Amino acid sequence: MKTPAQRGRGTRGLTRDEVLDATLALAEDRGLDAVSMRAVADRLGVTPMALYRYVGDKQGLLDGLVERLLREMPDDDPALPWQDRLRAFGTGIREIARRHPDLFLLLFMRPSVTPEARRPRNAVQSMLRDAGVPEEIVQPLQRLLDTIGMGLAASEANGRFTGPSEEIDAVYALAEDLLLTAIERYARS
Amino acid sequence: MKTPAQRGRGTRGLTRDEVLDATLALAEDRGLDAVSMRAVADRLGVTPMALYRYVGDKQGLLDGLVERLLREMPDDDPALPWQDRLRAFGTGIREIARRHPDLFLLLFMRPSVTPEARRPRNAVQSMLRDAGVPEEIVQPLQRLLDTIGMGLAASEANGRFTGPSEEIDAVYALAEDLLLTAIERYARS
DNA sequence: ACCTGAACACCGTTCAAGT
DNA sequence: ACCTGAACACCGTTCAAGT
Repeated sequence: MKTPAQRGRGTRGLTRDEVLDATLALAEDRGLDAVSMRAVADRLGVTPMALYRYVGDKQGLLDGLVERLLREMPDDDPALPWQDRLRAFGTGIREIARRHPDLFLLLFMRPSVTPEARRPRNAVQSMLRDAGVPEEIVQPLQRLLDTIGMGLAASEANGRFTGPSEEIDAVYALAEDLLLTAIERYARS
Repeated sequence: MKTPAQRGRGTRGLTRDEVLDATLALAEDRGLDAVSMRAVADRLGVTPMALYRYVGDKQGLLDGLVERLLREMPDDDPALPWQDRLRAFGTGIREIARRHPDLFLLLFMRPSVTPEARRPRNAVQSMLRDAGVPEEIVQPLQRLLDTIGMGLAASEANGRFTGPSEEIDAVYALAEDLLLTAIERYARS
């Protein structure tokens, strides 16, 4: 099936953003397994080797996808009560998982140590401090919170949570209850 | 590099277990990326197509690996206090992640709906019931507990948790505290 | 029933070359 | 600086054939 191939993109200046846009689009309508250097290059009307300048290699391409996913996290609003900010964090991560079910699993495959990964992490730490959590447990609690949020979203995305969606909502509600209670308890002490 | 190839395995009867043993061994000393139908077949001195009878396809091979991982979970001992059983569950899952850092990530890629996956799930539900948790929240709490255990172990395995191991221990300790407290609270009500 | 052999349609990446 | 073309060493899987 040799596609018509959208040739002649006029300007030959490719950008990293264009490459990642094409990758995301490809992943969205043909699945993560269909993401290959060659397929992405095809979509851009370019040779596979042209991508290497912008993403390094295949792993770099996937890391770029993770970066994009994290960028979809809503901004933290420090003016709100910390309880609302915590809930916004949860629904934000859940919506990303629902938008990109199989891409989301990449978040567990790579450390995601990019600067973009620091934004949600800092947001969580800031809301914990505002809640009054003592400094020595801010980091472990933030890590636990991140893990729970990502873990629940990933479980929903990969189909580990079967059954009606109310049953899945119940797990999120339980997590929220657990975390709010624990934070209040640590803040008091 | 054409290896000598261990030919003549005498009996030509291959088994699913042998296939998975070879896969696990390959993954262990050359990484998950090195796991291919062809490489596994080579290790068994057999043609790639011979594997299809036992594992279906590549995805089936990986699902078999997940099954093997879950089988490493220690048996639940219903005679112990539920708090100890909960801790055993946590350390069990953590040890698997440390033994097979990159294999562990497979647990988030596939639903793992095999019968072997039901064993740890049932163990957790049984300890929650013994703790006195009301029936309607046994399932959501079990799911949350599984997710936290697997999420923490995966985070450690993929390098998302950096820093000294005491910092990682602190996250596990916090999770344990949260869960024990919550279970007691739900059991009372 | 169980395994082989050849073939098909793909991969990621290197390297040298073009402009 | 940015991109191409050809080549290398791989993939998973189908299909027909062997025993």
